[in-house]
Amino acid sequence: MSQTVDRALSILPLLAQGPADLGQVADRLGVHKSTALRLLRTLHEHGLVYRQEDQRYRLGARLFALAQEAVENLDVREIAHPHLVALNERIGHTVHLAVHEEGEVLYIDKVESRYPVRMYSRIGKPVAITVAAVAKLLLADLPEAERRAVAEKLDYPTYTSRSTPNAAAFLTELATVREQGWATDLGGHEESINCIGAPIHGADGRVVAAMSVSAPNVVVTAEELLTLLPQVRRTAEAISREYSGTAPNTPSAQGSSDDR
Amino acid sequence: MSQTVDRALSILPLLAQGPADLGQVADRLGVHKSTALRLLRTLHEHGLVYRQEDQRYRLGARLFALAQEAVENLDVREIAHPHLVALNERIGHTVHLAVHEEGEVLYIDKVESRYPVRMYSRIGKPVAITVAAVAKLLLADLPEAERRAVAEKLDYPTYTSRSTPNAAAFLTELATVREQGWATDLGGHEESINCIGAPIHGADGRVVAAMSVSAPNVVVTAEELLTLLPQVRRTAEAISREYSGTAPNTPSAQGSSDDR
DNA sequence: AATGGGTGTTGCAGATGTTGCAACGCCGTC
DNA sequence: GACGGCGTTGCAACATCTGCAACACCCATT
Repeated sequence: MSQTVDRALSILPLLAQGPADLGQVADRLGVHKSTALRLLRTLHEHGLVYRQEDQRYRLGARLFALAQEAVENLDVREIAHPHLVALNERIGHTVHLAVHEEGEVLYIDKVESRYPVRMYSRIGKPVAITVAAVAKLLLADLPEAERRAVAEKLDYPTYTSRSTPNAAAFLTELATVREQGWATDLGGHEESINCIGAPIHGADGRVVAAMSVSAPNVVVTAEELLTLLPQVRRTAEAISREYSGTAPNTPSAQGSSDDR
Repeated sequence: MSQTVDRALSILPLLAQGPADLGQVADRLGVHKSTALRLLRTLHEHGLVYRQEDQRYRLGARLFALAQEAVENLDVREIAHPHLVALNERIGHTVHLAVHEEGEVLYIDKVESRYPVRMYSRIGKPVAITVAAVAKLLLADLPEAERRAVAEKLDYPTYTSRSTPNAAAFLTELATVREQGWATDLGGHEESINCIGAPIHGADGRVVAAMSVSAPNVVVTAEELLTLLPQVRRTAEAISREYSGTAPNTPSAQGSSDDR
């Protein structure tokens, strides 16, 4: 809508791929060098872009700070985190939390081997939307029309032989997930990794986030992983209750949570 | 420099403080509502801003994705290399760069007496994790629980009489390193070789790499080597600044590195 | 030393894009 | 049912942005 801003913002994803010099930026933006220079300068003044010693441009520190604040302001994450940690301590495997935003599904928290991480590993990264358990959960909650529209627009990469092959299969899978209230990814993204996931509901019943537990084949088989499903679902429900305010909101005594 | 972009970018820190509606944004920007609307729309299209259910605006999830992608594409070695060369040219001794990965500490760069070396000597090889200065620096940054777990699992080979003897001694050493912000290896790996090292920090404060300077006893004594510590630390700090994108606010002529 | 190609930078006139206004549609409240 | 608040749209006036061309600078080359 605003050409200047549009151009300026287009520089960011471009620089995310790696440092670039003025000429490269101008070229890939399709504008004159002087124009690119002014845009970069403005971005620089706001700290979103950093100029390294070889004069090339990179994303700057303020962007990281903003990203940090943005994630911290997501209150689902804040509420869910202790539950995720508790679950992780019991079952040991990696636990993820994800949300759906603007056509993407992003991991916003991760607990791995009793090692809570910020801005690390996959947090912030879009997930493989056609196969991930959390993605299925989040998309399954969309109104049917939108669900179909989204499914049609997606690509269906064949990560493994068990990846979702096409829109029809995906919609069928979503219907299943919607009905049963949980989801799996059994080797659909990486051959040797299985996931099980459950949805987190808001006060109005809509799915606001999804969580999953992942483990490699060599540690537990898919069947064994599925035996953990009740625990995962109970955790998701506990988070839902607290998030939607239906919970005994005892702000202290968090030990009373029933996500055992 | 560019008014439109400047205004648009000013919205981001504003929203970082919490969600705001159109009127608030317009007011705090000092522009007309319609102007603010257009800017917000542009930010929205780029995913930097998200519109929540009550129509208020928040920071968007793409911010993470960007920050995430940027850190992944950041190459410490590339950034550090010129600094290491500069330091080497001043002090002459061998300079190493190392990272922590999958339970190992690996040298990823080395500069030896005006001999910029890649794929040579120990680059890529695991270091003696219980004694090397860089290993101490990298392990000292781990959360306490993991630090202890790692220390318990290691072997403590007696390379020399001054090698770290056991887990308890190692943890004590790590605590010291953590506190003082630098590390040494005085004859712990090879009787006649001393090292001093300093950590390189990322934008989130965590230690992403470590560098060290090594010299044989016959060239400089341990005491003499320690006099170089300030230079080493300054170099590490300069690399940290550049790596984390902490821009000198002076838009122009910030001279250059202060790792002198 | 001098030349040349490669950068990034500046000033400027033209015109494109942006601005603020005023009016409209919408929704909840009084 | 009218009011007030809020977001949205179309438009004309204007300020801002654009691309050009020339310049400054650094480095490698001759």
